[in-house]
Amino acid sequence: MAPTSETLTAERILEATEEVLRRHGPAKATVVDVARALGVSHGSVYRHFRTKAALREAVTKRWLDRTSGELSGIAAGDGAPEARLRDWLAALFAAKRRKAGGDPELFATYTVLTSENGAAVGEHIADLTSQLTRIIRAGVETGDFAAGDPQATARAVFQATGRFHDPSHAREWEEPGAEADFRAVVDLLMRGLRP
Amino acid sequence: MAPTSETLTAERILEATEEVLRRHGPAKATVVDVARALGVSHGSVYRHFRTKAALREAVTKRWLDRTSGELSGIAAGDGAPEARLRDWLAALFAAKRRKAGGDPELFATYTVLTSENGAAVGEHIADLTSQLTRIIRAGVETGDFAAGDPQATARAVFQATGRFHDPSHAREWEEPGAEADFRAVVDLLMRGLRP
DNA sequence: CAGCTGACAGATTTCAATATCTGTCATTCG
DNA sequence: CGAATGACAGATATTGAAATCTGTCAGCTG
Repeated sequence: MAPTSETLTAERILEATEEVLRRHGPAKATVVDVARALGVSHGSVYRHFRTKAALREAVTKRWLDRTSGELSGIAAGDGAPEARLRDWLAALFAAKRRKAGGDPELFATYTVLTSENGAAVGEHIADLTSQLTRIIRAGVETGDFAAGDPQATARAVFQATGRFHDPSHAREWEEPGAEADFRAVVDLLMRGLRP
Repeated sequence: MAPTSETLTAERILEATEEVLRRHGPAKATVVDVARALGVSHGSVYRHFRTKAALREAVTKRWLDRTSGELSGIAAGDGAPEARLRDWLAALFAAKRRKAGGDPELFATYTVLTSENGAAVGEHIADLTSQLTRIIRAGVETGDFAAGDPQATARAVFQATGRFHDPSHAREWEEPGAEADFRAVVDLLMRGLRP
């Protein structure tokens, strides 16, 4: 909050924007607020981001990237593909659920941001799907999975588990049977992947 | 629209309400509009429905019941369970897609109504899931499917295909690869169901 | 007298005036 | 001279007063 007198960088603006979004929510967070938090005029912010939309998009990308970063470790692991796939899906569900349940207001804020920003979300989904493809391809190589087209299969697995990672279903993640439902879907998919 | 002088029945009120919703949309459709369409005072409407919310719920139920009625024929059929399941899922996807694509405004109206009305939607989903259970149970009996708990499996199949029937994904139903995505998910699930 | 009406209170929505915000750019500052 | 400022025009959001709506009910009507 202290108007540090370091040089103004895109990075610092993004941090301030996240803070402003956290405090004011997506509807009331303004560029003027961000500039005020940094102790500069709002004109300076426009030197680093052409529009408010671009600023919000950059914040959204950062947030999505943090999530996919958490999972890439599992995808790159070297355990049995079947276990790796289960772990990856469970980690994805757990991460989303933690974010949604832990700070519902912030999660709602980012839900608004992602819905503003189809492109960034598309890239994020492409990233996650490619992590999944990597796991499935590994399984095909070891003979644990049968999949004619690993990429299409990864897409199908991602879509079939959508209820457990798509933010539009966040309400349902805290319902009693959620965990059991998740396991049932994953079990069915794992059976479908076996040769 | 003609203020028919038949006796005022719940049925006629529901029809008029659907018409008013179709014309004005969910935000601007008022009980006064419905009464005007029927040529009665709004007080008369309240004789048949305790509140505006109850009236909207009844309209929602009717709409949902029409959809599940379309599918019950397939679920009750006597063909091979595997084909029946594919047909049922395809019919569900086709029906939803037809409704969403054919009259987007009306679909948006009903999307608002369903989101207002968790209970009615819950019953509708329970109905659809029980149709699915029936098909899966038949498959278990003929040996076409392996499912320890047909009801839980039906739930899993329904949830895994959510992207292709849940209204919150309606936007995606008209995208290029939608049909292929649907087939990929269904294929994977069918493989998972085999003994 | 069963069903309908319309006036009413309180809640909600609309609308237009006012304030704030976004994005630009000529000017200032270091 | 490059980075930052702040005044400005047009767009968007806020506000509060006026209009409309919801739900009730005493009384009217056939």
